[in-house]
Amino acid sequence: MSEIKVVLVDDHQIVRDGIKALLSNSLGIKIIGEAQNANEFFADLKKQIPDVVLLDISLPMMSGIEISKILKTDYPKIKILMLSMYTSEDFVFNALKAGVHGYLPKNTTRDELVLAINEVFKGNGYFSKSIADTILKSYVKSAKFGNNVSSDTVKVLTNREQEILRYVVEGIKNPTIASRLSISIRTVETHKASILKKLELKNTVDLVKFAIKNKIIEL
Amino acid sequence: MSEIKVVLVDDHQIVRDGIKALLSNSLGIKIIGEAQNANEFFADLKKQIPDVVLLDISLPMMSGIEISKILKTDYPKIKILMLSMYTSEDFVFNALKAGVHGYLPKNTTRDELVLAINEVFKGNGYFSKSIADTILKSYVKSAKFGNNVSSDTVKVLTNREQEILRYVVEGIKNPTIASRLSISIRTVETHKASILKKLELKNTVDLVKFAIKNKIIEL
DNA sequence: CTGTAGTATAAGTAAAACACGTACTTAAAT
DNA sequence: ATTTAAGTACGTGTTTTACTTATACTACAG
Repeated sequence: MSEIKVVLVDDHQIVRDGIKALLSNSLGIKIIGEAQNANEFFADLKKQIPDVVLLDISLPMMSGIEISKILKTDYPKIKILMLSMYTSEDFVFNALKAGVHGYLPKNTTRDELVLAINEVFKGNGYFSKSIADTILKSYVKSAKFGNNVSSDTVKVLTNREQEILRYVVEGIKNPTIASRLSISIRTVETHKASILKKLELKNTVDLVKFAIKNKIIEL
Repeated sequence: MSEIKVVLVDDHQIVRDGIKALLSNSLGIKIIGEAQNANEFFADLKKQIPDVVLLDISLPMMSGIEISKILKTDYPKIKILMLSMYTSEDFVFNALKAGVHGYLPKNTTRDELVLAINEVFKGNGYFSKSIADTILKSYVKSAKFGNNVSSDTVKVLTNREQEILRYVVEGIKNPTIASRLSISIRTVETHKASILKKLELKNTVDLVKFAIKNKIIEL
């Protein structure tokens, strides 16, 4: 099997040198190029195509995220291994959304870096322990709290009000509601007004958001 | 430090015996009770409170998920370690939603079981490698595909239309939008109408739902 | 038995949203 | 070069909604 061709993209000379040193005597991995920013990198891509790009997330001009998005469409075969000082959920999520294949913190070890390069080259995902932990925590959090605001709040509404609310958030207009329930439009409006007041909301838009939060309607 | 008191809940004698055997000579862990189903378990709870409950996910009468939910409200201090033959996303997600502290497949090793019991006892989460992989994959998938229908669907809208849309779904009224953007109310209305037409929606309520689905606004 | 709180009902007026038609600009398409 | 389409922008007339105020009925506590 031939060597994995890697390109380094980082705006700090020291970081690039550090990575080169780390990978200097790794069999099967060859650094065929390096770039300080997106421009240099894309220029280089016209001459040679790497298998894997080690991409810093924070770069001047164009971020690693932006670069990833472009790579996904223009060079879908290139695997992206994101390197970042940050392991916060936001960064990781955006990187994943941009389609990176792996994500490592910069304080990674030589062995993990080599392993990660090999894994993403093979088409697998690779996420370091701390990144995986971040993802896990976020997943657990969203599973636990994400949805069940509970329907206690709705209970301050009278039955009639809840009924009206259901119609309103289905997008049914007041006149239609009125004829369906055989009451005056004015009455529907009054109920709606009390609902808004009780729930401390301003308008129908808020009402829809409230209804979704409280699982009165599905998206 | 005193021993961790554990209760086993599984409807199969063999499984319970297996676990007991696995944990028989583990220092610091003591099995203080076992149950075949929810009724037995809750009856036992009135006599003694364990630190950790090893809970099978599939039980007759009441599932492990249901039991977990009750435990979370009635005995919030008890840590729940779910045991399951299934590692599919759906099971894991529902278990997490029900508030379990850890999740292990039944083919786990003695060492991992002991580790997991200790971790959840300490208040940490514990998820076996395969479960963690399941979660990771799901997270990666949702990051990649789940959410950004927006970038595609919203793009049929012109910049101006997207701008108007953002205002509308924030609950800002047309006259306000008009003055903010220094255009006529009619113009705002026209844009809104084109948005509805392009997105094949009927009214503002639908627009809000669309915006939430496509992450234009947060709940 | 009577006052009060909660609910359901409704009308009048002001404000907002909607439907429809028109017009100017720009950028492809022919 | 001219047509076509898309984006942006307004005005008029009608419908719908928001806001305010008001009445009737019920249940329940004093």
